[in-house]
Amino acid sequence: MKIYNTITRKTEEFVTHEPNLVKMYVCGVTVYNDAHVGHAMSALVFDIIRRYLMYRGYEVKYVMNYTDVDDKIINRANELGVPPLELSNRYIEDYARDLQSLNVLPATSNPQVSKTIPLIIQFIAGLIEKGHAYAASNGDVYFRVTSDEDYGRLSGRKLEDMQAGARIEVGEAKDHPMDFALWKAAKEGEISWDSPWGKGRPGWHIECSAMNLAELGEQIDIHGGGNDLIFPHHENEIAQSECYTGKEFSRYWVHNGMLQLGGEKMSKSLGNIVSIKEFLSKREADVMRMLVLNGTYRAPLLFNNDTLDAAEKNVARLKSGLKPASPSAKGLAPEAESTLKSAAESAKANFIEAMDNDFNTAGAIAALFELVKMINTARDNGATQAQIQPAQESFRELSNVLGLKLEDKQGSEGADAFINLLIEVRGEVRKQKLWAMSDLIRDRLKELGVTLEDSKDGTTWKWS
RNA sequence: GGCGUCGUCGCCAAGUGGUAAGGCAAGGGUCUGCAAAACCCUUAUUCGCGGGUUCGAAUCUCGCCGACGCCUCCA
Repeated sequence: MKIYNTITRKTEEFVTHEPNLVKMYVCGVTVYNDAHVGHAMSALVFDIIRRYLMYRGYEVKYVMNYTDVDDKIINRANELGVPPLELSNRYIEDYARDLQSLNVLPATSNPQVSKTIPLIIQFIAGLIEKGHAYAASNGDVYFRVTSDEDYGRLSGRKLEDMQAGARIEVGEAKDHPMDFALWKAAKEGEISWDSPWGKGRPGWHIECSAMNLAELGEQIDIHGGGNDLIFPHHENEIAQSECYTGKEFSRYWVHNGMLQLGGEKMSKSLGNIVSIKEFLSKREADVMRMLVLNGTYRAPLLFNNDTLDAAEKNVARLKSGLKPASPSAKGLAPEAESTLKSAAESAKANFIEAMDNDFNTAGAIAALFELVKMINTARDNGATQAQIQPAQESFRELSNVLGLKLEDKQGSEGADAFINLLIEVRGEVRKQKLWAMSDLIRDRLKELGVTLEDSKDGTTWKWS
Protein backbone atom coordinates (compact mmCIF):
# COMPACT_ATOMS: atom_id res chain seq x y z
CA MET A 1 0.00 0.00 0.00
CA LYS A 2 1.35 3.39 -0.99
CA ILE A 3 0.62 6.78 0.42
CA TYR A 4 1.75 10.28 -0.53
CA ASN A 5 3.72 11.93 2.24
CA THR A 6 3.74 15.72 2.24
CA ILE A 7 6.92 15.92 4.25
CA THR A 8 8.98 13.95 1.72
CA ARG A 9 6.85 14.95 -1.28
CA LYS A 10 6.97 11.35 -2.37
CA THR A 11 4.59 8.44 -2.57
CA GLU A 12 5.89 5.92 -0.06
CA GLU A 13 5.16 2.39 1.06
CA PHE A 14 2.87 2.49 4.06
CA VAL A 15 4.52 0.99 7.15
CA THR A 16 3.07 1.53 10.60
CA HIS A 17 4.98 1.76 13.86
CA GLU A 18 3.09 -1.22 15.23
CA PRO A 19 1.81 -4.01 13.00
CA ASN A 20 -1.89 -3.80 12.15
CA LEU A 21 -2.39 -0.62 14.14
CA VAL A 22 -2.74 2.86 12.66
CA LYS A 23 -2.54 5.87 14.92
CA MET A 24 -4.19 8.67 13.01
CA TYR A 25 -4.82 12.26 13.99
CA VAL A 26 -6.90 14.63 11.88
CA CYS A 27 -7.24 18.32 12.58
CA GLY A 28 -10.88 19.07 13.19
CA VAL A 29 -12.63 22.39 13.16
CA THR A 30 -12.77 25.54 15.21
CA VAL A 31 -16.30 25.51 16.50
CA TYR A 32 -17.96 28.91 16.30
CA ASN A 33 -20.49 28.62 13.47
CA ASP A 34 -21.95 26.17 10.95
CA ALA A 35 -19.46 23.89 9.25
CA HIS A 36 -19.33 24.21 5.46
CA VAL A 37 -18.91 21.75 2.61
CA GLY A 38 -15.16 22.39 2.56
CA HIS A 39 -15.00 20.89 6.04
CA ALA A 40 -17.17 18.09 4.72
CA MET A 41 -14.65 17.36 1.97
CA SER A 42 -11.85 17.03 4.50
CA ALA A 43 -13.94 14.89 6.83
CA LEU A 44 -14.95 12.65 3.93
CA VAL A 45 -11.41 12.27 2.62
CA PHE A 46 -10.12 11.06 5.95
CA ASP A 47 -13.20 8.96 6.59
CA ILE A 48 -12.57 7.16 3.32
CA ILE A 49 -8.90 6.65 4.17
CA ARG A 50 -9.83 5.34 7.59
CA ARG A 51 -12.48 2.98 6.24
CA TYR A 52 -10.05 1.62 3.70
CA LEU A 53 -7.35 1.04 6.31
CA MET A 54 -9.92 -0.85 8.37
CA TYR A 55 -10.91 -2.85 5.30
CA ARG A 56 -7.25 -3.77 4.83
CA GLY A 57 -7.17 -5.22 8.32
CA TYR A 58 -5.79 -2.39 10.41
CA GLU A 59 -7.16 -1.33 13.74
CA VAL A 60 -7.43 2.44 13.41
CA LYS A 61 -7.21 4.79 16.34
CA TYR A 62 -8.75 7.86 14.80
CA VAL A 63 -8.52 11.10 16.74
CA MET A 64 -10.21 14.27 15.59
CA ASN A 65 -9.97 17.31 17.81
CA TYR A 66 -12.19 20.28 18.41
CA THR A 67 -10.64 23.69 18.86
CA ASP A 68 -12.99 25.18 21.41
CA VAL A 69 -10.82 28.00 22.74
CA ASP A 70 -9.83 30.63 20.20
CA ASP A 71 -10.13 34.33 19.31
CA LYS A 72 -12.99 33.77 16.93
CA ILE A 73 -14.99 31.80 19.43
CA ILE A 74 -14.43 34.49 22.04
CA ASN A 75 -15.47 37.25 19.65
CA ARG A 76 -18.55 35.44 18.49
CA ALA A 77 -19.53 34.53 22.05
CA ASN A 78 -19.23 38.19 23.02
CA GLU A 79 -21.46 39.19 20.09
CA LEU A 80 -24.10 36.70 21.16
CA GLY A 81 -23.65 37.33 24.85
CA VAL A 82 -23.03 33.70 25.77
CA PRO A 83 -20.06 32.06 27.51
CA PRO A 84 -17.49 30.89 24.94
CA LEU A 85 -17.48 27.27 26.02
CA GLU A 86 -21.26 27.15 25.85
CA LEU A 87 -21.08 28.43 22.28
CA SER A 88 -18.37 25.99 21.29
CA ASN A 89 -20.16 23.05 22.88
CA ARG A 90 -23.27 23.88 20.95
CA TYR A 91 -21.30 23.80 17.69
CA ILE A 92 -19.44 20.64 18.66
CA GLU A 93 -22.76 18.84 18.97
CA ASP A 94 -23.87 20.45 15.76
CA TYR A 95 -20.78 19.35 13.83
CA ALA A 96 -21.07 15.82 15.19
CA ARG A 97 -24.58 15.70 13.76
CA ASP A 98 -23.36 17.02 10.40
CA LEU A 99 -20.72 14.30 10.25
CA GLN A 100 -23.26 11.65 11.12
CA SER A 101 -25.53 12.94 8.36
CA LEU A 102 -22.60 12.57 5.97
CA ASN A 103 -22.12 8.96 7.11
CA VAL A 104 -18.69 9.76 8.54
CA LEU A 105 -17.71 7.18 11.16
CA PRO A 106 -17.35 8.67 14.63
CA ALA A 107 -13.76 9.22 15.75
CA THR A 108 -12.24 6.98 18.36
CA SER A 109 -11.94 10.12 20.44
CA ASN A 110 -12.63 13.84 20.10
CA PRO A 111 -10.35 15.76 22.46
CA GLN A 112 -11.01 19.42 23.20
CA VAL A 113 -8.58 22.17 24.10
CA SER A 114 -10.56 23.23 27.13
CA LYS A 115 -10.18 19.75 28.60
CA THR A 116 -6.46 19.45 27.91
CA ILE A 117 -5.15 22.56 29.68
CA PRO A 118 -3.00 20.84 32.36
CA LEU A 119 -1.15 18.79 29.77
CA ILE A 120 -0.70 21.83 27.55
CA ILE A 121 0.86 23.74 30.46
CA GLN A 122 3.13 20.79 31.20
CA PHE A 123 4.10 20.65 27.52
CA ILE A 124 4.96 24.35 27.41
CA ALA A 125 6.93 24.12 30.65
CA GLY A 126 8.90 21.23 29.15
CA LEU A 127 9.71 23.28 26.06
CA ILE A 128 10.91 26.20 28.18
CA GLU A 129 13.04 23.84 30.21
CA LYS A 130 14.72 22.53 27.08
CA GLY A 131 15.35 26.02 25.78
CA HIS A 132 12.84 25.84 22.96
CA ALA A 133 10.47 28.40 24.40
CA TYR A 134 10.53 31.52 26.53
CA ALA A 135 8.14 33.61 28.57
CA ALA A 136 8.02 37.14 27.19
CA SER A 137 7.58 40.35 29.09
CA ASN A 138 3.93 40.70 28.03
CA GLY A 139 2.86 37.40 29.63
CA ASP A 140 2.87 35.43 26.38
CA VAL A 141 5.03 32.36 25.92
CA TYR A 142 6.66 31.88 22.53
CA PHE A 143 8.29 29.01 20.74
CA ARG A 144 11.82 29.86 19.69
CA VAL A 145 12.00 28.84 16.02
CA THR A 146 15.76 29.28 15.83
CA SER A 147 16.14 26.55 18.44
CA ASP A 148 14.79 24.01 15.98
CA GLU A 149 17.28 23.11 13.26
CA ASP A 150 14.61 21.45 11.15
CA TYR A 151 12.09 24.26 11.34
CA GLY A 152 10.39 24.64 7.96
CA ARG A 153 10.95 21.17 6.65
CA LEU A 154 7.28 20.25 6.18
CA SER A 155 6.41 23.33 4.16
CA GLY A 156 9.82 23.58 2.51
CA ARG A 157 10.53 27.04 3.81
CA LYS A 158 13.62 28.59 5.22
CA LEU A 159 13.53 31.07 8.03
CA GLU A 160 15.38 33.60 5.89
CA ASP A 161 12.75 33.34 3.13
CA MET A 162 9.94 33.75 5.57
CA GLN A 163 11.45 36.86 7.04
CA ALA A 164 11.61 38.34 3.58
CA GLY A 165 7.81 38.22 3.39
CA ALA A 166 6.42 41.72 3.67
CA ARG A 167 3.53 40.85 5.92
CA ILE A 168 5.53 39.76 8.89
CA GLU A 169 5.77 42.30 11.64
CA VAL A 170 8.16 41.93 14.48
CA GLY A 171 6.14 41.58 17.64
CA GLU A 172 7.72 43.74 20.26
CA ALA A 173 7.86 40.85 22.71
CA LYS A 174 9.23 38.24 20.31
CA ASP A 175 12.91 37.47 19.98
CA HIS A 176 12.43 36.42 16.38
CA PRO A 177 9.59 37.47 14.07
CA MET A 178 8.66 33.87 13.27
CA ASP A 179 8.41 32.82 16.90
CA PHE A 180 4.83 31.82 17.60
CA ALA A 181 2.64 31.85 20.68
CA LEU A 182 2.33 28.78 22.86
CA TRP A 183 0.48 30.66 25.56
CA LYS A 184 -1.42 33.91 25.24
CA ALA A 185 -1.81 36.20 28.20
CA ALA A 186 -5.45 36.87 29.00
CA LYS A 187 -7.01 40.19 28.12
CA GLU A 188 -9.39 41.79 30.56
CA GLY A 189 -12.53 39.68 31.08
CA GLU A 190 -11.42 36.96 28.66
CA ILE A 191 -11.73 33.24 29.36
CA SER A 192 -8.48 32.10 30.96
CA TRP A 193 -6.69 29.48 33.03
CA ASP A 194 -4.00 29.85 35.67
CA SER A 195 -0.50 28.99 34.61
CA PRO A 196 3.09 29.55 35.77
CA TRP A 197 3.12 32.52 33.37
CA GLY A 198 -0.06 34.09 34.67
CA LYS A 199 -3.64 33.85 33.49
CA GLY A 200 -4.03 33.01 29.84
CA ARG A 201 -4.96 30.43 27.26
CA PRO A 202 -3.15 28.16 24.82
CA GLY A 203 -1.99 29.28 21.41
CA TRP A 204 -3.44 27.59 18.38
CA HIS A 205 -0.78 25.00 17.57
CA ILE A 206 0.15 23.65 20.98
CA GLU A 207 -3.24 22.05 21.52
CA CYS A 208 -2.76 19.54 18.72
CA SER A 209 0.69 18.56 19.93
CA ALA A 210 -0.62 18.04 23.46
CA MET A 211 -3.76 16.18 22.42
CA ASN A 212 -1.75 13.93 20.15
CA LEU A 213 0.51 13.05 23.04
CA ALA A 214 -2.45 12.46 25.35
CA GLU A 215 -4.45 10.35 22.93
CA LEU A 216 -1.90 8.54 20.80
CA GLY A 217 1.51 8.88 22.44
CA GLU A 218 4.78 10.37 21.21
CA GLN A 219 4.72 8.95 17.71
CA ILE A 220 1.82 8.57 15.32
CA ASP A 221 1.43 7.07 11.87
CA ILE A 222 -0.75 9.54 9.99
CA HIS A 223 -1.42 13.19 10.61
CA GLY A 224 -4.06 14.68 8.36
CA GLY A 225 -5.77 17.94 7.55
CA GLY A 226 -6.44 20.41 4.78
CA ASN A 227 -3.42 21.59 2.83
CA ASP A 228 -4.05 25.10 4.08
CA LEU A 229 -2.85 23.84 7.46
CA ILE A 230 0.61 22.85 6.23
CA PHE A 231 1.93 26.23 7.20
CA PRO A 232 1.99 27.40 9.87
CA HIS A 233 -0.15 24.98 11.83
CA HIS A 234 1.42 21.62 11.04
CA GLU A 235 4.89 23.05 10.71
CA ASN A 236 4.58 24.38 14.23
CA GLU A 237 3.10 21.17 15.57
CA ILE A 238 6.12 19.29 14.31
CA ALA A 239 8.47 21.82 15.86
CA GLN A 240 6.77 21.61 19.26
CA SER A 241 6.30 17.87 19.38
CA GLU A 242 9.73 16.90 18.11
CA CYS A 243 11.52 19.40 20.31
CA TYR A 244 9.55 18.11 23.28
CA THR A 245 9.96 14.36 22.71
CA GLY A 246 13.13 14.27 20.63
CA LYS A 247 11.41 11.77 18.33
CA GLU A 248 9.89 11.87 14.89
CA PHE A 249 6.32 13.01 15.45
CA SER A 250 4.22 11.67 12.56
CA ARG A 251 5.52 9.26 9.96
CA TYR A 252 3.09 10.31 7.21
CA TRP A 253 1.57 13.72 6.60
CA VAL A 254 -1.57 13.62 4.50
CA HIS A 255 -3.28 16.73 3.18
CA ASN A 256 -6.47 17.14 1.22
CA GLY A 257 -6.90 19.77 -1.50
CA MET A 258 -9.31 22.65 -1.16
CA LEU A 259 -12.89 22.72 -2.30
CA GLN A 260 -13.30 25.31 -5.05
CA LEU A 261 -16.39 27.45 -5.32
CA GLY A 262 -16.41 29.66 -8.41
CA GLY A 263 -12.73 29.03 -8.98
CA GLU A 264 -11.74 30.00 -5.47
CA LYS A 265 -11.20 28.16 -2.26
CA MET A 266 -14.28 28.11 -0.10
CA SER A 267 -13.45 29.67 3.21
CA LYS A 268 -14.85 31.62 6.06
CA SER A 269 -12.73 34.64 5.28
CA LEU A 270 -13.82 34.80 1.64
CA GLY A 271 -17.45 34.42 2.63
CA ASN A 272 -18.28 32.07 -0.24
CA ILE A 273 -19.73 29.42 2.00
CA VAL A 274 -22.28 26.66 1.57
CA SER A 275 -23.00 25.01 4.91
CA ILE A 276 -23.27 21.27 5.23
CA LYS A 277 -26.86 21.62 6.37
CA GLU A 278 -27.71 23.78 3.38
CA PHE A 279 -26.17 21.21 1.08
CA LEU A 280 -28.00 18.29 2.68
CA SER A 281 -31.32 20.08 2.38
CA LYS A 282 -30.89 19.88 -1.39
CA ARG A 283 -28.87 16.76 -2.11
CA GLU A 284 -28.23 13.48 -0.39
CA ALA A 285 -25.05 12.75 1.51
CA ASP A 286 -23.91 10.23 -1.10
CA VAL A 287 -23.70 13.06 -3.67
CA MET A 288 -21.11 14.95 -1.62
CA ARG A 289 -19.20 11.75 -1.05
CA MET A 290 -19.33 10.88 -4.75
CA LEU A 291 -18.01 14.32 -5.63
CA VAL A 292 -15.01 13.62 -3.43
CA LEU A 293 -14.59 10.05 -4.67
CA ASN A 294 -14.61 11.08 -8.32
CA GLY A 295 -11.63 13.33 -7.74
CA THR A 296 -8.18 13.09 -6.21
CA TYR A 297 -8.13 13.89 -2.54
CA ARG A 298 -4.98 15.99 -2.87
CA ALA A 299 -6.22 18.10 -5.77
CA PRO A 300 -8.61 21.05 -5.70
CA LEU A 301 -12.22 19.89 -5.99
CA LEU A 302 -14.70 21.81 -8.13
CA PHE A 303 -17.97 22.37 -6.33
CA ASN A 304 -20.70 23.69 -8.62
CA ASN A 305 -24.02 22.66 -10.12
CA ASP A 306 -22.43 20.82 -13.02
CA THR A 307 -20.09 18.71 -10.91
CA LEU A 308 -22.85 18.07 -8.36
CA ASP A 309 -25.37 17.04 -11.03
CA ALA A 310 -22.80 14.62 -12.45
CA ALA A 311 -22.10 13.24 -8.97
CA GLU A 312 -25.81 12.78 -8.41
CA LYS A 313 -26.15 10.83 -11.63
CA ASN A 314 -23.16 8.72 -10.72
CA VAL A 315 -24.84 7.80 -7.45
CA ALA A 316 -28.05 6.90 -9.29
CA ARG A 317 -26.06 4.76 -11.68
CA LEU A 318 -24.43 2.84 -8.85
CA LYS A 319 -27.84 2.31 -7.28
CA SER A 320 -29.06 0.71 -10.49
CA GLY A 321 -26.78 -2.23 -9.76
CA LEU A 322 -28.72 -3.02 -6.61
CA LYS A 323 -32.10 -3.39 -8.27
CA PRO A 324 -33.54 -6.87 -7.77
CA ALA A 325 -33.90 -9.35 -10.60
CA SER A 326 -37.28 -9.93 -12.16
CA PRO A 327 -39.31 -12.51 -10.20
CA SER A 328 -40.17 -14.16 -13.50
CA ALA A 329 -36.53 -14.42 -14.62
CA LYS A 330 -35.75 -17.60 -16.47
CA GLY A 331 -32.21 -17.90 -15.23
CA LEU A 332 -28.74 -17.47 -16.67
CA ALA A 333 -26.67 -20.02 -18.55
CA PRO A 334 -23.81 -21.45 -16.43
CA GLU A 335 -21.09 -19.71 -18.40
CA ALA A 336 -22.85 -16.34 -18.09
CA GLU A 337 -23.11 -16.94 -14.38
CA SER A 338 -19.41 -17.63 -14.06
CA THR A 339 -18.67 -14.52 -16.15
CA LEU A 340 -20.53 -12.51 -13.54
CA LYS A 341 -18.65 -14.23 -10.78
CA SER A 342 -15.27 -13.42 -12.29
CA ALA A 343 -16.42 -9.87 -12.96
CA ALA A 344 -17.07 -9.48 -9.25
CA GLU A 345 -13.64 -10.87 -8.45
CA SER A 346 -11.81 -8.63 -10.88
CA ALA A 347 -13.80 -5.60 -9.70
CA LYS A 348 -12.59 -6.30 -6.21
CA ALA A 349 -9.00 -6.75 -7.36
CA ASN A 350 -9.12 -3.53 -9.39
CA PHE A 351 -10.70 -1.72 -6.48
CA ILE A 352 -7.92 -2.77 -4.11
CA GLU A 353 -5.21 -2.03 -6.64
CA ALA A 354 -6.54 1.49 -7.12
CA MET A 355 -7.02 2.20 -3.43
CA ASP A 356 -3.60 0.79 -2.56
CA ASN A 357 -2.14 3.44 -4.83
CA ASP A 358 -2.50 6.45 -2.55
CA PHE A 359 -6.27 6.03 -2.22
CA ASN A 360 -7.08 6.42 -5.89
CA THR A 361 -10.81 6.64 -5.33
CA ALA A 362 -11.57 7.60 -8.93
CA GLY A 363 -10.04 4.33 -10.03
CA ALA A 364 -11.93 2.45 -7.33
CA ILE A 365 -15.19 4.00 -8.47
CA ALA A 366 -14.44 2.96 -12.04
CA ALA A 367 -14.12 -0.64 -10.81
CA LEU A 368 -17.55 -0.32 -9.20
CA PHE A 369 -19.07 1.00 -12.42
CA GLU A 370 -17.70 -1.98 -14.30
CA LEU A 371 -19.29 -4.32 -11.80
CA VAL A 372 -22.61 -2.49 -11.94
CA LYS A 373 -22.63 -2.86 -15.69
CA MET A 374 -22.01 -6.61 -15.42
CA ILE A 375 -24.78 -7.02 -12.86
CA ASN A 376 -27.22 -5.04 -14.98
CA THR A 377 -26.33 -7.01 -18.07
CA ALA A 378 -26.89 -10.27 -16.22
CA ARG A 379 -30.25 -9.05 -14.98
CA ASP A 380 -31.24 -7.93 -18.46
CA ASN A 381 -30.29 -11.35 -19.74
CA GLY A 382 -32.67 -13.06 -17.37
CA ALA A 383 -30.57 -13.81 -14.29
CA THR A 384 -32.49 -14.81 -11.18
CA GLN A 385 -32.04 -12.96 -7.90
CA ALA A 386 -30.08 -15.91 -6.55
CA GLN A 387 -27.70 -15.57 -9.49
CA ILE A 388 -26.99 -11.84 -9.17
CA GLN A 389 -27.06 -11.81 -5.37
CA PRO A 390 -23.37 -12.71 -4.82
CA ALA A 391 -22.20 -9.99 -7.21
CA GLN A 392 -24.49 -7.48 -5.54
CA GLU A 393 -23.09 -8.44 -2.17
CA SER A 394 -19.54 -7.89 -3.41
CA PHE A 395 -20.64 -4.55 -4.78
CA ARG A 396 -22.22 -3.64 -1.42
CA GLU A 397 -19.08 -4.60 0.41
CA LEU A 398 -16.90 -2.36 -1.76
CA SER A 399 -19.27 0.60 -1.76
CA ASN A 400 -19.41 0.33 2.03
CA VAL A 401 -15.64 0.67 2.15
CA LEU A 402 -16.09 4.03 0.45
CA GLY A 403 -18.91 4.92 2.83
CA LEU A 404 -21.61 5.09 0.19
CA LYS A 405 -25.06 4.25 1.48
CA LEU A 406 -26.82 3.91 -1.88
CA GLU A 407 -30.21 3.97 -0.22
CA ASP A 408 -33.39 4.71 -2.07
CA LYS A 409 -34.79 8.08 -1.26
CA GLN A 410 -37.51 8.20 1.31
CA GLY A 411 -40.73 10.11 0.69
CA SER A 412 -43.73 10.78 2.87
CA GLU A 413 -44.49 7.93 5.18
CA GLY A 414 -47.83 6.27 4.65
CA ALA A 415 -47.94 7.27 1.01
CA ASP A 416 -47.08 3.78 -0.22
CA ALA A 417 -50.63 2.45 -0.09
CA PHE A 418 -51.94 5.36 -2.11
CA ILE A 419 -49.18 5.17 -4.66
CA ASN A 420 -49.75 1.45 -5.10
CA LEU A 421 -53.45 2.14 -5.51
CA LEU A 422 -52.71 4.66 -8.25
CA ILE A 423 -50.43 2.20 -9.96
CA GLU A 424 -53.15 -0.45 -9.81
CA VAL A 425 -55.70 1.92 -11.31
CA ARG A 426 -53.22 2.96 -13.96
CA GLY A 427 -52.67 -0.70 -14.75
CA GLU A 428 -56.37 -1.10 -15.49
CA VAL A 429 -56.36 2.06 -17.55
CA ARG A 430 -53.42 0.73 -19.53
CA LYS A 431 -55.21 -2.53 -20.21
CA GLN A 432 -57.88 -0.42 -21.89
CA LYS A 433 -55.13 1.42 -23.78
CA LEU A 434 -56.21 4.78 -22.41
CA TRP A 435 -52.69 6.10 -22.83
CA ALA A 436 -53.47 9.76 -22.20
CA MET A 437 -54.91 8.94 -18.79
CA SER A 438 -52.09 6.50 -18.04
CA ASP A 439 -49.45 9.11 -18.91
CA LEU A 440 -51.24 11.77 -16.90
CA ILE A 441 -51.00 9.62 -13.78
CA ARG A 442 -47.33 8.97 -14.43
CA ASP A 443 -46.56 12.65 -15.09
CA ARG A 444 -48.45 13.90 -12.06
CA LEU A 445 -46.76 11.38 -9.80
CA LYS A 446 -43.40 12.47 -11.22
CA GLU A 447 -44.20 16.03 -10.23
CA LEU A 448 -44.90 14.75 -6.73
CA GLY A 449 -41.54 13.04 -6.61
CA VAL A 450 -42.57 9.52 -7.53
CA THR A 451 -41.00 7.93 -10.60
CA LEU A 452 -42.76 5.00 -12.26
CA GLU A 453 -40.96 2.41 -14.32
CA ASP A 454 -42.97 -0.06 -16.41
CA SER A 455 -41.60 -3.47 -17.24
CA LYS A 456 -42.82 -6.87 -18.32
CA ASP A 457 -43.35 -7.81 -14.70
CA GLY A 458 -45.43 -4.78 -13.92
CA THR A 459 -44.75 -1.31 -12.67
CA THR A 460 -42.22 -0.37 -10.01
CA TRP A 461 -41.79 3.02 -8.39
CA LYS A 462 -39.35 5.02 -6.32
CA TRP A 463 -39.03 8.43 -4.75
CA SER A 464 -36.99 10.83 -6.82
C1' G B 1 9.00 37.72 -4.46
C1' G B 2 9.49 32.58 -1.83
C1' C B 3 7.45 27.48 -1.19
C1' G B 4 4.15 23.81 -3.21
C1' U B 5 0.33 21.29 -6.28
C1' C B 6 -1.43 20.94 -11.08
C1' G B 7 -2.61 21.57 -16.69
C1' U B 8 -5.40 14.42 -20.35
C1' C B 9 -12.18 14.19 -25.01
C1' G B 10 -17.76 19.44 -24.57
C1' C B 11 -17.64 18.63 -18.67
C1' C B 12 -15.65 15.75 -14.20
C1' A B 13 -11.46 12.59 -14.14
C1' A B 14 -7.82 7.80 -13.90
C1' G B 15 -3.23 6.56 -15.99
C1' U B 16 3.66 8.35 -13.64
C1' G B 17 8.51 4.76 -19.41
C1' G B 18 5.57 0.38 -23.56
C1' U B 19 1.75 2.75 -26.95
C1' A B 20 -4.99 6.84 -23.70
C1' A B 21 -9.74 3.63 -17.43
C1' G B 22 -14.47 5.25 -15.79
C1' G B 23 -18.75 8.63 -15.31
C1' C B 24 -21.69 12.78 -17.34
C1' A B 25 -23.18 15.02 -21.90
C1' A B 26 -23.97 14.01 -27.36
C1' G B 27 -25.45 10.71 -31.65
C1' G B 28 -27.41 5.80 -33.34
C1' G B 29 -29.83 1.15 -31.84
C1' U B 30 -32.56 -2.84 -28.57
C1' C B 31 -36.74 -2.92 -25.15
C1' U B 32 -41.59 0.02 -24.45
C1' G B 33 -48.24 1.98 -26.46
C1' C B 34 -45.02 6.24 -25.37
C1' A B 35 -41.60 7.24 -21.66
C1' A B 36 -38.15 6.04 -17.80
C1' A B 37 -34.50 2.62 -16.43
C1' A B 38 -31.19 -0.94 -18.30
C1' C B 39 -28.25 -2.92 -22.28
C1' C B 40 -25.38 -2.53 -27.19
C1' C B 41 -22.60 0.70 -30.67
C1' U B 42 -20.09 5.53 -31.85
C1' U B 43 -17.21 9.89 -29.84
C1' A B 44 -9.06 12.05 -27.77
C1' U B 45 -3.56 8.81 -33.59
C1' U B 46 -3.61 12.24 -28.72
C1' C B 47 -2.29 14.12 -23.31
C1' G B 48 -0.89 23.34 -22.08
C1' C B 49 3.45 25.02 -25.54
C1' G B 50 8.70 24.29 -27.17
C1' G B 51 13.37 21.67 -26.77
C1' G B 52 16.14 17.18 -24.62
C1' U B 53 17.01 11.87 -22.85
C1' U B 54 15.27 6.96 -24.77
C1' C B 55 14.27 1.63 -29.33
C1' G B 56 9.95 3.88 -27.12
C1' A B 57 7.25 9.61 -23.03
C1' A B 58 0.89 11.85 -21.24
C1' U B 59 4.49 9.54 -18.06
C1' C B 60 11.75 11.35 -17.06
C1' U B 61 14.45 16.27 -17.92
C1' C B 62 15.01 21.67 -19.13
C1' G B 63 12.56 26.20 -20.52
C1' C B 64 8.04 28.90 -21.24
C1' C B 65 2.77 29.89 -20.56
C1' G B 66 -1.52 29.25 -17.46
C1' A B 67 -4.51 27.80 -12.97
C1' C B 68 -4.83 26.98 -7.82
C1' G B 69 -3.06 26.77 -2.63
C1' C B 70 0.25 28.51 1.34
C1' C B 71 3.55 32.52 3.05
C1' U B 72 -2.21 36.28 7.77
C1' C B 73 -7.40 33.05 10.83
C1' C B 74 -8.71 28.88 7.62
C1' A B 75 -10.44 21.74 6.26
